[in-house]
Amino acid sequence: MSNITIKDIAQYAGVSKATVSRVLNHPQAVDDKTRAIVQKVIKEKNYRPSVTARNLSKRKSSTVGVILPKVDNVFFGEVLRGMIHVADKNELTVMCFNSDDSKKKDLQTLEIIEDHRVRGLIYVPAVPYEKKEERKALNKHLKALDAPVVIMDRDIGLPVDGVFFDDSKSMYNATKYVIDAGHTKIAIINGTQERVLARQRQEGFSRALEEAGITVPEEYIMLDDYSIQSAYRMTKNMMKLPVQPTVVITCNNDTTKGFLEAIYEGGKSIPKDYQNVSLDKLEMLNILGIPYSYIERDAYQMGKKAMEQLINRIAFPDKSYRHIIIESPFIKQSL
DNA sequence: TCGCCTTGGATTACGGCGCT
DNA sequence: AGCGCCGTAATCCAAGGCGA
Repeated sequence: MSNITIKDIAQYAGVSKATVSRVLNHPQAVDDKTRAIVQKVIKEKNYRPSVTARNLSKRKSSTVGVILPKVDNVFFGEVLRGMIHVADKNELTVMCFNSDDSKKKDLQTLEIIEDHRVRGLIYVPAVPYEKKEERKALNKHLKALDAPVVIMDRDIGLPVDGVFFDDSKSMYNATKYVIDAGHTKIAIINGTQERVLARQRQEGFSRALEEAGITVPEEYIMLDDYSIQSAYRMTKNMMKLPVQPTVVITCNNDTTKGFLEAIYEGGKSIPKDYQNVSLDKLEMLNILGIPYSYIERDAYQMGKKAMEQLINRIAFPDKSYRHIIIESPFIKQSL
């Protein structure tokens, strides 16, 4: 089943390849009659130009690379959907990779992407990229792409475009809501502090407490790797404390799940025994009608914005880089 | 083993033709 | 001479074939 090429169409229509190409790309430059014939043949033969050949000829690729840390996380699923929506409209193809949040895989993936000569890259860095040499190596890889890069979700301080949520602010707001509702025994499950996002979230949390003159016991601050398992384990420990918190703030989908698993296993529930404030909506809780409050991050929007920013950068490579900050509202269901 | 075609499919600069 | 229309040929890059 050999593919139909522009040459075939030219032959059938009795014109040259150039004319077929013009019908496709500059129709006004072709006589009405000729154009009609060519278009008819194109339709009959169901011809579509080869993207590879077009890329070769135009010296530019039409694929953009995307590296996500965890594609099985619904948050990044939504992000990807937003990206593809915008890419489709701009005749770009998304080539998506999963890094499993590993720096090693990150760098390997960047090489593969380089081999593919992509037009641009949207990149969610694995965490954490704190060491200077690591960031240097990373930057070298990004430069080697010779294509614009948009960093997403995690600001690791590189001078490139980026799209982020205002995690510090939204966590501050959420904590303030909790305090205003009269709570003082507030616990948090967050990531370890070498992670940029975890730091920002912790900062917002602490600031709100400080402003209200509230101090919480050290044991209420539970920091680990954002996984279900660690959240589960830390919650189990928390439940042994003599004085229990009234609110637990969980800083991502998985920590919310781990937290819920632990308390339900212990015969406790929300919102009866603990209130829960979650960063990100957990669809299942809404479906089950279990009241919790959450910071609603619009992941779809983030994906869209990142792709738009990349396309913009492709069009205007020389403008100075820009960071887009997306605000995320607090949805109050209990407290 | 080394350089030198050729191949794949599309785009486009350039120039030729016929006509006013 | 200038314009509209169209064809020729060069070009993009990587990989494979070929002769030296």
